[in-house]
Amino acid sequence: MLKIFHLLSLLTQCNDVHTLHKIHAHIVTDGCFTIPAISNKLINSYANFNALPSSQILFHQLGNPSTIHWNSIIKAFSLGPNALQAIKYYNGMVSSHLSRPNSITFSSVLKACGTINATNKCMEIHGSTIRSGFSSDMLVSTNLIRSYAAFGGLVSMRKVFDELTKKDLVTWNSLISCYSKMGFHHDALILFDEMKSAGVGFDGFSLVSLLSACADVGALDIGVELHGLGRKNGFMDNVYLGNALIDMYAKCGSLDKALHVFNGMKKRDNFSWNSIIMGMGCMDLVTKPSHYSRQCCLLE
DNA sequence: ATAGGGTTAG
Repeated sequence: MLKIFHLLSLLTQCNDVHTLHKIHAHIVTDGCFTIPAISNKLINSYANFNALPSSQILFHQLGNPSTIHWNSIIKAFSLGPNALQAIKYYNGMVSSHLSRPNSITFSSVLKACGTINATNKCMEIHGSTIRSGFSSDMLVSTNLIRSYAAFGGLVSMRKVFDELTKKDLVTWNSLISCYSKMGFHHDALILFDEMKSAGVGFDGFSLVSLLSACADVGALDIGVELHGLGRKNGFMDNVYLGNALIDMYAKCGSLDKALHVFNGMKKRDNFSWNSIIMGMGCMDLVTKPSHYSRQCCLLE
Protein backbone atom coordinates (compact mmCIF):
# COMPACT_ATOMS: atom_id res chain seq x y z
CA MET A 1 0.00 0.00 0.00
CA LEU A 2 2.83 2.33 0.92
CA LYS A 3 4.55 1.35 -2.32
CA ILE A 4 1.52 2.37 -4.39
CA PHE A 5 1.45 5.73 -2.71
CA HIS A 6 5.16 6.17 -3.34
CA LEU A 7 4.88 5.28 -7.04
CA LEU A 8 1.95 7.62 -7.53
CA SER A 9 3.85 10.52 -6.01
CA LEU A 10 6.93 9.68 -8.10
CA LEU A 11 4.75 9.86 -11.21
CA THR A 12 3.23 13.15 -10.10
CA GLN A 13 6.63 14.73 -9.52
CA CYS A 14 8.22 13.35 -12.67
CA ASN A 15 9.03 16.16 -15.09
CA ASP A 16 11.01 14.52 -17.86
CA VAL A 17 10.22 11.59 -20.07
CA HIS A 18 13.46 9.70 -19.30
CA THR A 19 12.64 9.55 -15.61
CA LEU A 20 9.14 8.47 -16.59
CA HIS A 21 10.56 5.53 -18.56
CA LYS A 22 12.57 4.48 -15.51
CA ILE A 23 9.57 4.63 -13.20
CA HIS A 24 7.59 2.75 -15.82
CA ALA A 25 10.19 -0.05 -15.92
CA HIS A 26 10.17 -0.16 -12.15
CA ILE A 27 6.39 -0.48 -12.09
CA VAL A 28 6.49 -3.36 -14.55
CA THR A 29 9.16 -5.35 -12.67
CA ASP A 30 7.31 -4.79 -9.40
CA GLY A 31 4.13 -6.14 -10.95
CA CYS A 32 2.28 -2.93 -10.05
CA PHE A 33 0.91 -2.31 -13.52
CA THR A 34 -2.16 -4.37 -12.64
CA ILE A 35 -3.17 -1.75 -10.08
CA PRO A 36 -5.73 0.51 -11.81
CA ALA A 37 -4.56 3.67 -10.02
CA ILE A 38 -0.99 3.06 -11.21
CA SER A 39 -1.74 2.13 -14.81
CA ASN A 40 -4.07 5.09 -15.11
CA LYS A 41 -1.52 7.52 -13.72
CA LEU A 42 1.06 6.13 -16.13
CA ILE A 43 -1.26 6.68 -19.10
CA ASN A 44 -1.84 10.26 -17.98
CA SER A 45 1.84 10.90 -17.38
CA TYR A 46 2.77 9.87 -20.93
CA ALA A 47 -0.09 11.97 -22.26
CA ASN A 48 1.22 14.98 -20.33
CA PHE A 49 4.50 14.65 -22.21
CA ASN A 50 2.50 14.38 -25.41
CA ALA A 51 3.76 10.81 -25.80
CA LEU A 52 0.33 9.66 -26.93
CA PRO A 53 1.51 6.46 -28.67
CA SER A 54 2.94 5.31 -25.32
CA SER A 55 -0.36 6.08 -23.61
CA GLN A 56 -2.12 4.04 -26.27
CA ILE A 57 0.22 1.05 -25.92
CA LEU A 58 -0.38 1.03 -22.16
CA PHE A 59 -4.12 1.36 -22.62
CA HIS A 60 -4.20 -1.58 -24.98
CA GLN A 61 -2.20 -3.68 -22.53
CA LEU A 62 -5.07 -3.47 -20.07
CA GLY A 63 -7.18 -6.55 -20.33
CA ASN A 64 -10.23 -4.81 -19.01
CA PRO A 65 -10.03 -1.02 -19.03
CA SER A 66 -12.15 0.62 -16.37
CA THR A 67 -13.98 3.92 -16.72
CA ILE A 68 -11.01 5.97 -15.49
CA HIS A 69 -8.78 4.36 -18.14
CA TRP A 70 -11.26 5.07 -20.92
CA ASN A 71 -11.62 8.62 -19.64
CA SER A 72 -7.88 9.18 -19.60
CA ILE A 73 -7.27 7.92 -23.13
CA ILE A 74 -10.25 9.91 -24.47
CA LYS A 75 -9.07 13.07 -22.75
CA ALA A 76 -5.52 12.55 -24.00
CA PHE A 77 -6.69 12.87 -27.61
CA SER A 78 -9.56 15.30 -27.15
CA LEU A 79 -7.72 18.57 -27.77
CA GLY A 80 -5.07 17.59 -30.26
CA PRO A 81 -4.96 17.12 -34.02
CA ASN A 82 -6.04 13.49 -33.59
CA ALA A 83 -9.25 14.29 -31.75
CA LEU A 84 -11.03 11.82 -34.03
CA GLN A 85 -9.16 9.14 -32.12
CA ALA A 86 -10.86 10.31 -28.92
CA ILE A 87 -14.24 9.80 -30.56
CA LYS A 88 -13.18 6.34 -31.73
CA TYR A 89 -12.23 5.41 -28.18
CA TYR A 90 -15.56 6.74 -26.94
CA ASN A 91 -17.33 4.53 -29.50
CA GLY A 92 -15.22 1.62 -28.34
CA MET A 93 -16.14 2.27 -24.73
CA VAL A 94 -19.85 2.41 -25.49
CA SER A 95 -19.83 -0.76 -27.59
CA SER A 96 -17.75 -2.69 -25.07
CA HIS A 97 -20.66 -2.56 -22.61
CA LEU A 98 -18.18 -3.18 -19.79
CA SER A 99 -17.90 0.35 -18.45
CA ARG A 100 -20.41 3.14 -18.82
CA PRO A 101 -19.57 6.75 -19.69
CA ASN A 102 -19.81 9.19 -16.80
CA SER A 103 -19.76 12.99 -16.76
CA ILE A 104 -15.98 13.05 -17.22
CA THR A 105 -16.23 10.81 -20.29
CA PHE A 106 -18.91 13.02 -21.85
CA SER A 107 -16.96 16.12 -20.98
CA SER A 108 -13.83 14.90 -22.80
CA VAL A 109 -15.52 13.45 -25.85
CA LEU A 110 -17.54 16.65 -26.30
CA LYS A 111 -14.26 18.59 -26.28
CA ALA A 112 -13.08 16.29 -29.07
CA CYS A 113 -16.26 17.03 -31.05
CA GLY A 114 -15.56 20.73 -30.73
CA THR A 115 -11.94 20.27 -31.77
CA ILE A 116 -12.80 18.64 -35.09
CA ASN A 117 -16.26 20.15 -35.62
CA ALA A 118 -18.01 16.80 -35.36
CA THR A 119 -21.49 18.33 -35.40
CA ASN A 120 -23.53 15.18 -35.78
CA LYS A 121 -21.54 13.29 -33.18
CA CYS A 122 -22.00 16.16 -30.76
CA MET A 123 -25.77 16.01 -31.21
CA GLU A 124 -25.74 12.24 -30.82
CA ILE A 125 -23.74 12.50 -27.60
CA HIS A 126 -26.04 15.26 -26.39
CA GLY A 127 -28.87 12.75 -26.72
CA SER A 128 -26.87 10.14 -24.86
CA THR A 129 -26.17 12.52 -21.99
CA ILE A 130 -29.89 13.19 -21.62
CA ARG A 131 -30.78 9.48 -21.75
CA SER A 132 -28.07 8.73 -19.17
CA GLY A 133 -29.44 11.30 -16.77
CA PHE A 134 -26.80 14.02 -17.14
CA SER A 135 -29.12 16.83 -18.25
CA SER A 136 -28.42 18.89 -15.17
CA ASP A 137 -24.74 18.05 -14.87
CA MET A 138 -22.76 21.29 -15.05
CA LEU A 139 -19.53 19.65 -16.17
CA VAL A 140 -21.29 18.06 -19.14
CA SER A 141 -23.37 21.14 -19.90
CA THR A 142 -20.36 23.46 -19.96
CA ASN A 143 -18.77 21.27 -22.59
CA LEU A 144 -22.01 20.98 -24.58
CA ILE A 145 -22.18 24.78 -24.66
CA ARG A 146 -18.59 25.04 -25.87
CA SER A 147 -18.94 22.31 -28.49
CA TYR A 148 -22.09 23.83 -29.97
CA ALA A 149 -20.34 27.20 -30.01
CA ALA A 150 -17.36 25.69 -31.82
CA PHE A 151 -19.45 25.05 -34.91
CA GLY A 152 -21.78 27.99 -34.62
CA GLY A 153 -24.74 26.21 -33.07
CA LEU A 154 -26.00 29.34 -31.36
CA VAL A 155 -29.57 28.13 -30.79
CA SER A 156 -28.55 24.73 -29.44
CA MET A 157 -25.91 26.35 -27.26
CA ARG A 158 -28.41 28.73 -25.73
CA LYS A 159 -30.96 25.94 -25.27
CA VAL A 160 -28.50 23.91 -23.22
CA PHE A 161 -27.81 26.93 -21.05
CA ASP A 162 -31.45 27.93 -20.60
CA GLU A 163 -32.59 24.42 -19.75
CA LEU A 164 -29.92 23.98 -17.10
CA THR A 165 -31.68 24.14 -13.74
CA LYS A 166 -28.62 25.24 -11.79
CA LYS A 167 -26.00 27.54 -13.30
CA ASP A 168 -22.79 28.54 -11.58
CA LEU A 169 -19.96 30.97 -12.27
CA VAL A 170 -18.25 28.66 -14.75
CA THR A 171 -21.46 28.06 -16.70
CA TRP A 172 -22.03 31.80 -17.07
CA ASN A 173 -18.39 32.50 -17.95
CA SER A 174 -18.49 29.81 -20.62
CA LEU A 175 -21.63 31.19 -22.23
CA ILE A 176 -20.27 34.74 -22.23
CA SER A 177 -16.96 33.70 -23.71
CA CYS A 178 -18.72 31.63 -26.38
CA TYR A 179 -20.95 34.54 -27.40
CA SER A 180 -17.90 36.77 -27.65
CA LYS A 181 -15.89 34.24 -29.66
CA MET A 182 -18.80 33.80 -32.04
CA GLY A 183 -18.75 37.54 -32.67
CA PHE A 184 -21.82 38.44 -30.62
CA HIS A 185 -20.01 40.97 -28.49
CA HIS A 186 -23.02 43.04 -27.48
CA ASP A 187 -24.85 39.93 -26.33
CA ALA A 188 -21.83 38.98 -24.24
CA LEU A 189 -21.86 42.40 -22.56
CA ILE A 190 -25.61 42.24 -21.94
CA LEU A 191 -25.21 38.77 -20.42
CA PHE A 192 -22.87 40.24 -17.83
CA ASP A 193 -25.75 42.27 -16.39
CA GLU A 194 -27.92 39.15 -16.28
CA MET A 195 -25.07 37.29 -14.65
CA LYS A 196 -24.79 39.88 -11.91
CA SER A 197 -28.53 39.58 -11.25
CA ALA A 198 -28.20 35.80 -11.10
CA GLY A 199 -26.06 36.12 -7.98
CA VAL A 200 -23.15 33.90 -9.04
CA GLY A 201 -20.66 36.76 -8.83
CA PHE A 202 -17.86 37.14 -11.37
CA ASP A 203 -14.11 36.61 -11.49
CA GLY A 204 -11.06 37.25 -13.67
CA PHE A 205 -12.31 34.78 -16.28
CA SER A 206 -15.49 36.81 -16.69
CA LEU A 207 -13.63 40.11 -17.04
CA VAL A 208 -11.19 38.73 -19.63
CA SER A 209 -13.97 37.56 -21.98
CA LEU A 210 -15.89 40.79 -21.50
CA LEU A 211 -12.83 42.95 -22.19
CA SER A 212 -12.26 41.02 -25.39
CA ALA A 213 -15.84 41.88 -26.38
CA CYS A 214 -15.21 45.56 -25.53
CA ALA A 215 -12.05 45.57 -27.61
CA ASP A 216 -13.95 44.30 -30.64
CA VAL A 217 -16.76 46.85 -30.46
CA GLY A 218 -14.73 49.77 -29.13
CA ALA A 219 -16.65 49.99 -25.86
CA LEU A 220 -14.07 52.00 -23.95
CA ASP A 221 -16.39 53.15 -21.16
CA ILE A 222 -17.46 49.61 -20.31
CA GLY A 223 -13.84 48.53 -20.53
CA VAL A 224 -12.86 51.18 -17.99
CA GLU A 225 -15.65 49.99 -15.73
CA LEU A 226 -14.41 46.39 -15.98
CA HIS A 227 -10.88 47.58 -15.23
CA GLY A 228 -12.24 49.20 -12.05
CA LEU A 229 -13.99 45.96 -11.07
CA GLY A 230 -10.73 44.09 -11.57
CA ARG A 231 -8.84 46.49 -9.31
CA LYS A 232 -11.56 46.57 -6.67
CA ASN A 233 -11.63 42.79 -6.42
CA GLY A 234 -7.90 42.18 -6.37
CA PHE A 235 -7.68 40.47 -9.77
CA MET A 236 -4.88 42.65 -11.12
CA ASP A 237 -2.09 40.09 -10.66
CA ASN A 238 -3.82 37.98 -13.28
CA VAL A 239 -1.71 38.04 -16.47
CA TYR A 240 -4.71 37.18 -18.64
CA LEU A 241 -6.56 40.18 -17.26
CA GLY A 242 -3.62 42.53 -17.82
CA ASN A 243 -3.28 41.30 -21.40
CA ALA A 244 -6.98 41.72 -22.11
CA LEU A 245 -6.83 45.26 -20.70
CA ILE A 246 -3.84 46.19 -22.88
CA ASP A 247 -5.64 44.89 -25.94
CA MET A 248 -8.87 46.66 -25.05
CA TYR A 249 -7.23 50.04 -24.35
CA ALA A 250 -5.05 49.82 -27.45
CA LYS A 251 -7.98 48.96 -29.71
CA CYS A 252 -10.12 51.67 -28.16
CA GLY A 253 -7.42 54.26 -28.89
CA SER A 254 -6.14 54.76 -25.31
CA LEU A 255 -2.53 53.84 -25.88
CA ASP A 256 -1.41 55.71 -22.76
CA LYS A 257 -3.71 53.60 -20.61
CA ALA A 258 -2.56 50.44 -22.39
CA LEU A 259 1.03 51.40 -21.55
CA HIS A 260 0.08 52.14 -17.99
CA VAL A 261 -1.35 48.64 -17.57
CA PHE A 262 1.65 47.12 -19.34
CA ASN A 263 4.15 48.94 -17.14
CA GLY A 264 2.26 48.00 -14.00
CA MET A 265 2.22 44.27 -14.69
CA LYS A 266 4.22 42.05 -12.35
CA LYS A 267 4.52 39.36 -15.00
CA ARG A 268 4.34 39.68 -18.75
CA ASP A 269 4.10 36.97 -21.38
CA ASN A 270 4.09 36.90 -25.18
CA PHE A 271 0.48 38.06 -25.23
CA SER A 272 1.40 41.17 -23.26
CA TRP A 273 4.23 42.08 -25.62
CA ASN A 274 2.31 41.29 -28.79
CA SER A 275 -0.67 43.32 -27.65
CA ILE A 276 1.31 46.40 -26.67
CA ILE A 277 3.42 46.22 -29.84
CA MET A 278 0.29 45.95 -31.94
CA GLY A 279 -1.26 48.87 -30.13
CA MET A 280 1.79 51.02 -30.71
CA GLY A 281 2.05 49.97 -34.31
CA CYS A 282 -1.53 50.96 -35.01
CA MET A 283 -1.12 54.26 -33.19
CA ASP A 284 1.92 55.12 -35.28
CA LEU A 285 -0.09 54.44 -38.42
CA VAL A 286 -2.70 56.92 -37.30
CA THR A 287 -0.42 59.69 -36.07
CA LYS A 288 2.37 59.25 -38.65
CA PRO A 289 5.17 60.53 -36.41
CA SER A 290 8.06 62.17 -38.18
CA HIS A 291 10.57 60.72 -35.74
CA TYR A 292 10.60 57.77 -33.35
CA SER A 293 9.91 59.80 -30.25
CA ARG A 294 8.19 56.93 -28.47
CA GLN A 295 10.85 54.33 -28.99
CA CYS A 296 11.84 54.11 -25.32
CA CYS A 297 8.59 54.65 -23.49
CA LEU A 298 8.03 50.94 -22.84
CA LEU A 299 10.99 50.41 -20.60
CA GLU A 300 11.13 53.67 -18.69
C1' DA B 1 -7.89 7.08 -9.23
C1' DT B 2 -9.53 10.47 -14.49
C1' DA B 3 -12.63 16.21 -13.42
C1' DG B 4 -15.44 22.74 -16.28
C1' DG B 5 -14.05 28.42 -17.79
C1' DG B 6 -10.11 33.33 -19.90
C1' DT B 7 -6.37 37.08 -23.80
C1' DT B 8 -3.37 39.10 -29.11
C1' DA B 9 -1.82 38.54 -34.03
C1' DG B 10 -1.19 35.96 -38.48
